[in-house]
Amino acid sequence: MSLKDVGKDSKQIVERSTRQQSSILEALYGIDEFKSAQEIHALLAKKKLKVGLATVYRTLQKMAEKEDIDAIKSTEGETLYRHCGQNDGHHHHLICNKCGLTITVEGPAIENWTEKVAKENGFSEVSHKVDIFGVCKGCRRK
Amino acid sequence: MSLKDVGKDSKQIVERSTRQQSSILEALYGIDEFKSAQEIHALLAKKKLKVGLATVYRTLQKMAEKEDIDAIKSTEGETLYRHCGQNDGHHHHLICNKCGLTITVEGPAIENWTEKVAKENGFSEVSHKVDIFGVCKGCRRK
DNA sequence: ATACTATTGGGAATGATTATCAATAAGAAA
DNA sequence: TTTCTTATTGATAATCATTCCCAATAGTAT
Ligand SMILES: [Mn+2]
Ligand SMILES: [Mn+2]
Ligand SMILES: [Zn+2]
Ligand SMILES: [Zn+2]
Repeated sequence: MSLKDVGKDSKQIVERSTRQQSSILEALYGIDEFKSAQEIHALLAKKKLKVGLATVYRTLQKMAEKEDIDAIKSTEGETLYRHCGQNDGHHHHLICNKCGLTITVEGPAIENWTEKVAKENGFSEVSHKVDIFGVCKGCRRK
Repeated sequence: MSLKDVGKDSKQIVERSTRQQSSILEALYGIDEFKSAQEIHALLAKKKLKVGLATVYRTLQKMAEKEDIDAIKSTEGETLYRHCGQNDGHHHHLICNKCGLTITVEGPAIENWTEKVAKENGFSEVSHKVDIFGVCKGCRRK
């Protein structure tokens, strides 16, 4: 096959793995709280891992799209990311306003409720967002 | 009482009512979808009501704090406001992704669930955020 | 009317996120 | 290994919503 004939056939590479991506993913392990792209960027810098800020942003949102990691918006509007490993499927969060400690929670109760409410009102293709904020036991005793 | 003696006693005025504030509040009536500060500012401009953008921002967040109006964050991170009149107390939303139509919903089911989950995990001072997104009946038949 | 000061508004400043685009480096093919 | 294609990176500029600044304006008590 000559070079000219390559065309579409050579488009077999879909994605490439890079040290930047591994660094970012690794950083997410070992943390049990949501972090912003900026915070993760700083975290990597502290570990002497040079990764461009733009790359951190791009990589995190790509991972979130693939649902490899979880993303939420802080009350200030920032996007925060976290690896919620243990619980791979659909779940919600219980987040400490003081220290950021996050616990994943789930239960048929809200799932059923949201489904029922949506149906009653003629909505389809529904999704929902349920997050609980508060102060964890550890932070309370301070 | 002389001027010098006025001191703290003269601090009786707590808030003042202005045409800007009324304009903004009025604009919120007659709309049944969440709007951003910018959108409301444009809306007022269209009605020939001159109100500074900064004032729109300030007023809306002040109203939201007082819970005179409701505020949520769009998926893009913008703060959106709406007057959810009929239902004055705590409630949640069922929002159409296509047209923005919003229906307020409530129920002890989630209230109890979130309360229970928080307590089980030792959290206090809890609040929660529950919103359901989907496609309304009207938008589906298009 | 006068005094006091809450409120306004135009524009600068902020800060997170996105867009650019040339340089770099996976990975397939030779 | 060397070459080649192009996905990915990263420094920097550009966006854009929101906040800050502060002099000018305008409610309200007296
Ligand atoms: Mn759920
Ligand atoms: Mn509730
Ligand atoms: Zn805590
Ligand atoms: Zn609709």
